[in-house]
Parts: sequence; structure tokens; C-alpha cells
Amino acid sequence: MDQRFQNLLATAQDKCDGNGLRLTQKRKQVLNILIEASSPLSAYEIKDLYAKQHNENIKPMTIYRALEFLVEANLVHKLNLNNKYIGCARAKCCEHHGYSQFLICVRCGNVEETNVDPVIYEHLVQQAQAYQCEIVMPHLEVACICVRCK
Amino acid sequence: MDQRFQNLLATAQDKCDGNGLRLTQKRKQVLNILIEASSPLSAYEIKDLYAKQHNENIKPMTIYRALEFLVEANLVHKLNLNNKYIGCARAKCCEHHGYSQFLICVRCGNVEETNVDPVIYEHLVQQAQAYQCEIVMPHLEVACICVRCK
DNA sequence: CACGCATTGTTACAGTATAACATAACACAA
DNA sequence: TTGTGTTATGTTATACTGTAACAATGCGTG
Repeated sequence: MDQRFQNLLATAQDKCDGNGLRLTQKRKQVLNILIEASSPLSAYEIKDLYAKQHNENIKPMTIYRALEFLVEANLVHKLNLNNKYIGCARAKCCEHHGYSQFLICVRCGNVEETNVDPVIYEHLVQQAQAYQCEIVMPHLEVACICVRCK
Repeated sequence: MDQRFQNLLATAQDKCDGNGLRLTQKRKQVLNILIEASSPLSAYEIKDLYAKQHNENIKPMTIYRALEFLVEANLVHKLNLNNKYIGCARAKCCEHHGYSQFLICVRCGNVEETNVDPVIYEHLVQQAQAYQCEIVMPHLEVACICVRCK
């Protein structure tokens, strides 16, 4: 397994240990699949990959539970634009960081993850205040066409 | 029927006529349901409302087709955050306008529609350029908690 | 060990969306 | 007006996405 993946997993483990979260084997296996994948995966794609890698059938419920935990722990993001899940790719994914922003290619599904620009964040907060709304914003999704698909 | 709804429908009709789009009866009925609704609706909620209003069973496929047309025509937006559809609420919805932005309450589902702030838009475009991405961005969805749910 | 709580297993089902092919309505030219 | 191609709708079946409900197991702590 790639060294970089190992590091991500190890830091994820540390983060959970430090926060009283239990990164169990199942959850780690699901996270691992997402980290190794080069693109976002649907829950059922994860299911299939899991079955292939571990030679063991796994039920959707189990996948969704692991995903729920990982999203909660901010180790995985759910992309609503295409109902797929992506491992947090940023080097410091396991420390606190700003909100995530995704450039999602509507043709090939490729995704670039960045931080939400502070200027953007401030504007959003201000707009929300006009409606007395409190921003929760797990992340921002922006549809685009990537360089390879243009 | 509310005068304001009538106006929205009429302008929608005009816009389509002017652009060679056919706002057929089915499509107009679906649009009407969305405009009358005070909150976003799922495709199957539309289906049920349609059945009730017109005393006629309607198949999901038909709803989805109408929605596809209406979204394409920018008369309706699909909120990916909760898989619901909302009629474009802005007074000038039938003229060209900027990109839409939605403040979606994650508790009650209530939605406020505004324009994407030009400053935000510029920042997004610039960020995208760093990845040589071309922004398509039908709209921006921001999760929040509305004033009533705080 | 016993207790309480979090995790996982299992079954069933609800909700969301599209493929594929048939038929009908419409626009427009011959 | 009649033919012709195109767009819209009807119909059936099915794929994909996600959750409810309850049982069993594992884990930490007094």
C-alpha cells in the first residue's frame, strides 16, 4: 500500500483516538477504499470494492453506517451533486481546517478539493445574517468542466 | 389562484415561447404545483399532489421528464442537498438573471433563494482557473439553520 | 463479573431515478 | 393536405440510493 495512504490512515487513527472516536476495523476499511480511490465513489461502488478486496459480502447498511461515522468525523465528505463519497484529500485532513470546497466535473466526475476562500465564507455569512440564518455549511460544491473534458 | 402565481406562470410561458421551448400542459401543471408550494418538493411529492389536484394518476417518469425540462429552462431548480425541487421564486425568474444561491435549513427544509454575490462568483471563477476548470454552476447550496429553528 | 452503551448483523422496505420501447402530437415542407 | 421527421408522452420494468427496526455482539468501567 502506498506510503501516503498509510500516513493518512495513521493520522486518521490518531485523530479519532484523541477525540474519543472509535475508528474500528470496518470503518477503517471503508476509509481505506475511499482514500485509495482516485475518484468519488457511490455507497454501492464501495460495497462492490469491499467485497472484492476482502472476499466477503457486505450489506449496504454496514457501508452507510461507516460512511455516517466518517462524514461526522470529517474524514470523508458526501458530494450531494452526484451522491458520491470522497475521502478528505488534504494533507492535514486530520487536523482542524476550514470548510471544504469541491470543483466537481459534471462530465467525468473528477473532483478537486480546496478550502473555501475566507472572503467567500464571510460573504456567505453576511448574506445569511440578512435572513437571520446560521450557516452550517459542511462544504461547498461547484459544478464545472475540468481541463481534460473541455 | 393567486394573482402572483398567475403572473409567474404567464411570464414563464412568454419566456418559453420566445426561446422556442414548449411549455406544454403537463409541464405547466408541474411548474404550477412547485410555484404554489411553500417549500421544496420531492418528485414523488409532486406526483402525489398532481394526483390529488387532477384526480389522475401520473407516473414518476412523467414527473421526471417535466422536471428535466423545467430545470433546463431555468424555471425550476434541483436542490441536491435534499433531492427536492423548487420553483424559481425570483420576481424576474423568467428573464436572464445571475446564478441562484439557496440557504437551505437542515432542520425544517425551508429555503431562501438569492443571487450569488458577484464577489463570491469572481472568487470561485478565479479558484477554478487555478485548476483550469470552467465553472458551470447552476447554483450554490448552503446548509444553514433558519431563524425559526434556532 | 455485571451493567450500560456503542457497534455490528440481518431483514425488510422506502424513496429516488432511468432505460427501453411504443404511441401520440406537432411543425413544416412538398 | 398529406407525408415526414422531430418532439413529447405513455407504459413497463428495473436500477440505484438510503433507512427502519430489532437482534446479537463487543467494549469500557465501576
